[in-house]
Amino acid sequence: MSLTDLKFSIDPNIKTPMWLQIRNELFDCLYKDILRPGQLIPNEKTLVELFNVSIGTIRKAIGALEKEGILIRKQGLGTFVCQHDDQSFLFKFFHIFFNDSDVRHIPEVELASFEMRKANKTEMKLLNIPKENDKVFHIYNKLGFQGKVHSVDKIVIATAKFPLLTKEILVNRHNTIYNLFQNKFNVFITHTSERIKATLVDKKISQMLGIEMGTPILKIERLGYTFHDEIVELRTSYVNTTEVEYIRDQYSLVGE
Amino acid sequence: MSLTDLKFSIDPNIKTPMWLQIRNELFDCLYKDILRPGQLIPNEKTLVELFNVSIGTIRKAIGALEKEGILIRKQGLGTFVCQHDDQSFLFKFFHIFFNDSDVRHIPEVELASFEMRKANKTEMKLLNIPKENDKVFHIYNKLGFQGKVHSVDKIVIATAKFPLLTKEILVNRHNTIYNLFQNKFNVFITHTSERIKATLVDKKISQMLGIEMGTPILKIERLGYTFHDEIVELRTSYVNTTEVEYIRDQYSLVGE
DNA sequence: CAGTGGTCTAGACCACCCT
DNA sequence: GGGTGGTCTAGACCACTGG
Repeated sequence: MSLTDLKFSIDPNIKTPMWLQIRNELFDCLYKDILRPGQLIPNEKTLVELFNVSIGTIRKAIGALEKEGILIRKQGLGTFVCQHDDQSFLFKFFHIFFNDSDVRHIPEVELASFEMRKANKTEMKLLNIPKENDKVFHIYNKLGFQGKVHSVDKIVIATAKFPLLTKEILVNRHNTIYNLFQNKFNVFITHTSERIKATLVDKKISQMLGIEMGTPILKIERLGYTFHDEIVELRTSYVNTTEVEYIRDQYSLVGE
Repeated sequence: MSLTDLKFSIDPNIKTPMWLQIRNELFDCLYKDILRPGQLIPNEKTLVELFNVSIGTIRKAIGALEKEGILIRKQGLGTFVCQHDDQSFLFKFFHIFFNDSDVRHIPEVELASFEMRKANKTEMKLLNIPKENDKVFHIYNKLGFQGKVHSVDKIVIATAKFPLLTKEILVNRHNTIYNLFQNKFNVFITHTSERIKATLVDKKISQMLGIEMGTPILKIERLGYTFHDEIVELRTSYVNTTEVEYIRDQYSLVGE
């Protein structure tokens, strides 16, 4: 099914501006899997005919989706659907830096454990897990650099959303886990929400981090969202901030 | 000095697009204090004559500044320079929420101490302090809600940038401290950068927070920037995350 | 080279806000 | 009603990309 096979009718008489209607139609195509990450969308002239509006209106719609990080325009090439392969996405959701350094590092990731479980109450609720299939994957990753582990991530995802995920698939990926979600399971993480607390490390995590019990660490609880604000990942990160820090730059942008 | 008194010449032949040249000219006016926070800028038609371009080009320039959070358009009213009074700015740089709650609260702020000191080496360097005037203000604030203190902020600013600041001015403000910076000292905080660690609270801060020594807390080191990436504020926040959390939402926006 | 998006124009009409 | 920004049009020309 291709975009150009569809029929769209944009109504100039309703309150919603035509460019927003077009933006929403395109957005829906992404959700309905007619457009996929990385894909080239039809050029502006084609879209003009498809939606029967002027090119300026098309450009405004595409501009909005570009601002949202959903499309990316490349002059001379075309307009593409964004994907987690892109360089800019690599560090979008990774906020750990070395102390007093502006150098980002790609963390070494080691799978510590992988198992299937019955979802608990919180997991059922947050991940909106169906009763017929109430299993979840629990994944523990160790993150570090030059052999030194600085973080442990606990990831919980529904088997319903990630069918046939295996330990091997996880270990053999050659990119971020969000790239795997996107390419193998067609789950695109659009945004995340994190809550950070300071705690004393417990026995289990201290062993994984290789530090003494009772050391202060960051506990970061992340919700990973996909389209329509659906939560698809629960992640808890435990960070030993002896040698790394959690970083955030905040602009007085309307955005964020 | 008003914007309309100036003469601008936009060059259509150079590589930089005209809309970007106009954006930069307007941005410079802000920096040069010809435009001030809250001020109404000339309407689009006037700008068309001032810059001698078509209205679409003006709109593109203003649109860019709006995206950056520098201007705000209000239909039927005009286009204004953003300021820290605006509702959206209130929580832009305040990231503390109650546990498991989406409700933001306006913190109760109590000045704990205010003094002038000689700047140390780090402060000299980061705040780019001149040798002739190497004094800084050290401000300690206690932040809380319903009488319970959850954070202590240590703020360091150069006396050169904030001349004649007194304890009274600080205490009697009726808005955020960034609003005070903007209105009394013409220093507009454009963005901040934060580095977060987990530590055990020391004696001094534990007393201010009213908790036992050795409790794990967040230590957040913030740099406050103004135009041209000039650092004007050093802030260290100590947060007791027993009842509150540090929150961050991250969209796969290009921006942040 | 042909095809793409990027810039720019010179209008028209609409929706909103204040007086 | 008079002024503001918001939407939309129908073009023209430029700059970049790949083959």
